[in-house]
Amino acid sequence: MPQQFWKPGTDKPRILEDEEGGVVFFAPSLSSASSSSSRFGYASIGSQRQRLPVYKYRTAILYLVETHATTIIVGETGSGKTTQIPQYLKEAGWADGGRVIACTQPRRLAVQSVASRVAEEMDVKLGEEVGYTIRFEDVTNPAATMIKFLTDGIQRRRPELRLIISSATIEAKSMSDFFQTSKKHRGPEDHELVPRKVPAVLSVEGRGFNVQIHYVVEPVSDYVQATVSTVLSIHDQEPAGDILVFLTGQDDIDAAIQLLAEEAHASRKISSGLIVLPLYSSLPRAEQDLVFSPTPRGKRKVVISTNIAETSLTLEGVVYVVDSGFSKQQFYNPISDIENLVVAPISKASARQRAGRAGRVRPGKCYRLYTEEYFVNEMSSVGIPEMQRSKLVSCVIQLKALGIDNILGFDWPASPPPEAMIRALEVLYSLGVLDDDAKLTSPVGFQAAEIPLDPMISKMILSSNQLGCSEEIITIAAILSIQSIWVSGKGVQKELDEAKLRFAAAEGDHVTFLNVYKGFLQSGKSSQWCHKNYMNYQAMKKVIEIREQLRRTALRLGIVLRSCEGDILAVRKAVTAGFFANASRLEAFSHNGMYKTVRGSQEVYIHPSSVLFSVYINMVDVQGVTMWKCKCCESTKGFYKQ
DNA sequence: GAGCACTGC
Repeated sequence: MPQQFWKPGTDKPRILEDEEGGVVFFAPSLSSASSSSSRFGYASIGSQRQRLPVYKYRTAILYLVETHATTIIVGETGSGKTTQIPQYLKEAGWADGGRVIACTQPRRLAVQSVASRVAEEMDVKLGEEVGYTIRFEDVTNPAATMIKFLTDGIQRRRPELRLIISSATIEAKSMSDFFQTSKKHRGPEDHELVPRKVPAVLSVEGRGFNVQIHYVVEPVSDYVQATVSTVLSIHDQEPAGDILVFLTGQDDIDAAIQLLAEEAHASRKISSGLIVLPLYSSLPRAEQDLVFSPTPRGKRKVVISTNIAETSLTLEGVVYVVDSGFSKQQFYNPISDIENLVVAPISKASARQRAGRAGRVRPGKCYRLYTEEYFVNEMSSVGIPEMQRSKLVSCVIQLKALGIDNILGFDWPASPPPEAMIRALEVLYSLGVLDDDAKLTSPVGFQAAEIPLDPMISKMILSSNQLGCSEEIITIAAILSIQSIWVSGKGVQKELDEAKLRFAAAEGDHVTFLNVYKGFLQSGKSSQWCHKNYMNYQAMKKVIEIREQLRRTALRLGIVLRSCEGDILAVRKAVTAGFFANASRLEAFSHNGMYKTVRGSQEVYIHPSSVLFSVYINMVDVQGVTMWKCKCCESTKGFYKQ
């Protein structure tokens, strides 16, 4: 057992029973707040740590963790829950005897920055007592690390394990119900040494300032137009402070910026002093960084952003938030096996998170472009869980690798649609990853589970071994794992298309990627070369990094790293071994390039980002060699460039 | 003529 920090009968925190949910709440025990700081030698940072809202709950948190298998902590941004709770646990002895306090974070960047922060607060070297592990980096020392931050990992089921879930937006009640009724927690009840199965729930206030919410009186028909009007009226009537606008995607954002420029120009009085900046993930790094530059005196910054500013990055200086009420969300249709991005209404949890972004520096205002009636009566309290709108192949393979065989009977916090589950099992079976009994096959299934990629890509890599083209396939896999190797196409569409043509191979995008990678290496991994060819240099560096990681994984799995030296047929065979389920046939007499999938006769089209989109559509025979002929000129393109 | 945001041994 860990070192006792609380002795029954001495300084017991006050317990409040929540009437509705029956979950246990603890009021802050203020008397204990001042007692423990001197025991730990972080004097310089100590007082700073004590000012965090979570500090008041230190004793309560430690008590809950000791007496409950699961503790759920709801705390807003800035409460200090992420940086402080692991330290409280360490101080209370939870990392003694070789144990490790593991703290998972949903983002790689968050893992790195939180780990550095905690190491700094504890005055230790990062990678020793405090470390972190993410996909491409392991900054820990197994002999010394007591607090370890990591991206979504896996923890074993053990009676002495304590699970702490902390979130700003979590729906504590449903999460609590899950852990209470979960089959995983069946076992002896109420033994003295056994922690309570009922999860404890604790709310910690944030450090944010009050945000005044404004709703529109009538529903708006055009949220881009409404956004622009709202921004201009804030600028006209409200005191200094930056504005953060939430729209759905690049199209919306570009349209809003243009409209804003036009309307601001029309009324010159208010046009001065506005710095309007877009923000979305595919924006080049240099342009993204502009949003972090301090606003010059007398100016007002307007950042028009996607959801990226809701959770992934934080802008200081924002006092006004304009919330369109929409975001783009991915949906998966298991019947057609197609993933779609659709503009959908956000949840109340999202709306609150967005509003909170206005209260980081001082009291702020949030302008919601929907009615209060809509917020109260129609907006759903939480969004549809990701599990219910995703492909499940990766998830199923991970569960199988954990030894959970009865996937259909698994108790999910949110059950995915049965069709999606069946589809995933079907695909994994066809890939040879699962056998007739839906168990992982040996070696393919176990090997595929070791590769952190979509199983279709994993299978492609595994197949490349016998085909003698693992070096090429690993390059392709690395490029498929990043969003895009090209620069964002808006405004330079023609130039980008021309650049793509310099590398285009008639075999399609995979082989084109090999041409690109070869060119990048030949340029000496030059950033100028990337710039000249409309390629994203940051993305190419990432490709090199992922490629190295995949090579190490492949070696561990016994794959021989070998180049096929231009035998592109081998590469195509490997790609097919992974992606045959997507095979499609061009419809006879199709005038618009419609294909139908072999498996389900699902209508599909070549994506506009593909090198095979529209440009090279006509196959011609030139002296026995099949060439692709350009639709708009007489040029032809050969196959893979030797 | 299209690209919300993320992750994984």
